[in-house]
Amino acid sequence: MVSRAEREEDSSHVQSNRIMKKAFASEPSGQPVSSSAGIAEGLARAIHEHRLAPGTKLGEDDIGDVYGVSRTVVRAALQELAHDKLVDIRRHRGAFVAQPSIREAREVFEARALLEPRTARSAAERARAADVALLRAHIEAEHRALDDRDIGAALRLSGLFHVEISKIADQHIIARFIEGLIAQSSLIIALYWQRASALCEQHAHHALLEAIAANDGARAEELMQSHLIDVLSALDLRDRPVHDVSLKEVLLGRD
Amino acid sequence: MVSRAEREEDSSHVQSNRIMKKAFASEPSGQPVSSSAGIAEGLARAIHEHRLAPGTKLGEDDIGDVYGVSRTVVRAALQELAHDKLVDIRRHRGAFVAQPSIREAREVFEARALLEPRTARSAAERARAADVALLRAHIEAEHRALDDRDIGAALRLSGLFHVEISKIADQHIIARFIEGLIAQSSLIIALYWQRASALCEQHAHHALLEAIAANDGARAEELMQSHLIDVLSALDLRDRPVHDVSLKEVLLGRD
DNA sequence: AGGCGAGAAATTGTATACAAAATCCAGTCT
DNA sequence: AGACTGGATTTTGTATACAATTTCTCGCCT
Repeated sequence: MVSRAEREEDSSHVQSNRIMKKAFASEPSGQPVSSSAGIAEGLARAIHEHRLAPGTKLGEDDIGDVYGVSRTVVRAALQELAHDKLVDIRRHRGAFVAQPSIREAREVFEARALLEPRTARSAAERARAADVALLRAHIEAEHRALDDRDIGAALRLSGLFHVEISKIADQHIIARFIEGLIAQSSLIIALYWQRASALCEQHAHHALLEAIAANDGARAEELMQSHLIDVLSALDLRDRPVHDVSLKEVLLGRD
Repeated sequence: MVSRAEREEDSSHVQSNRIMKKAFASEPSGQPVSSSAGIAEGLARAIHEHRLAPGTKLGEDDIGDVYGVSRTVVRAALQELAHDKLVDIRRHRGAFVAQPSIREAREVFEARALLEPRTARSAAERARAADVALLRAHIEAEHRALDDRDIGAALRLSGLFHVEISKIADQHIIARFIEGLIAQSSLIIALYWQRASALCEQHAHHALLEAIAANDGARAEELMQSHLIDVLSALDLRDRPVHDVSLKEVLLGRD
């Protein structure tokens, strides 16, 4: 039996570990996170920022090594992410970054279309100066990320903008729903995005901000609706056989 | 050090265990469940049926004894329930059946009001004969439960009726949201219900069924909306200091 | 009597040990 | 060569051991 410390140095199996290490090399890391929730957050962030691609295997030992905790804690984090549909756990197989099907992708956007426009409306109706300032700062951060060519951060912030709006509406439960849907949207974008530019959103977010700042609920609702349609139309959700990774699995007789 | 088998027989500490044992004495128990998901389901069911009251402590060892598994598995189940807001986990304190605040209760019903009427509409528009038959069987089961004076089962079935409708709408994500909201509603009813009769729902569910059977989407949407208002109006969500159970706990230090 | 505090008991949080299943890999056979 | 088999290896699932923290209890003091 070999101890974990020795295994870490063993040069032959570091392959999969490298993916994790790389995905977390540029982690902001204020202080070393070690709680289950902190690890889930770190992984979720990596998924948001497309540092971890859909289908990536998330080995318990690998993650444990990165964060310096035992599998017990990692497991709790992975189960949390599985609940949020960001991770797919297959019994005795392990955890993988989820790969939402086209059908699931459609459902995510249908749910967003149901929730977000109305939420934007009440956000606009309730927004106070401080809220607007927060959103404005948010858009600026998005802009900076784009200037820095930090696509990952830009993606994450772009999603967070929607979450921020839902929080202004002061409906915590709905806000949580939306948060989850946006997280999944990030995976959907990773899988099905077909347009080169993500810049189209800049304008949309700005327009939304203006409507909210003017407390124009009806306009905010409208804008959000068309914004979502825009994003959806930038996806390629046409039926097609199966995606790469799962296809391979199907052909080899494993699902 | 005392083994777990011995502790089980030790008559001095069985107190809290008894609550769990009693709550699960009448479990349907087709076959002995032992998976984490199965335990979560069992606990959720017990909460639905008001066999476990809000505020009840859910000791890991107690549950483990009931299901014959180690704390590892119980823990996973409790974390899942915590994610669904059915259980409140306080670090180093343990897991308790959640006690939604009045504010949370209001938000749950606001979310339901946002989601369910529209969902009922599309359910009505899509419903086929088989779906209607399922709903009809469901209502009959509700009726039987009430005849048997099995209030717990009646409550659970009453909630399941709503879940069933959302499933007919064929929007899995929204259906899951609604499922979670209904589970929480069960806790809210346990805490804030003020009317004696639960029979009022019988009629409402029947009317909904008719609208759905007739594929009358607009009517289903309307009926669902007023049904939710009815249920909400049967709750006492006026602000008030603190509820009994937690108060008792504070005063006696134990439940 | 009632509040306080120190130690005991119990409970949760985390790591590790062991079991079970899946994956990998070499060697064999067609 | 390629498919297949059987063991070695890796990885996950569960139980247990130990550490950290809270809760309980009882004696003490004012």
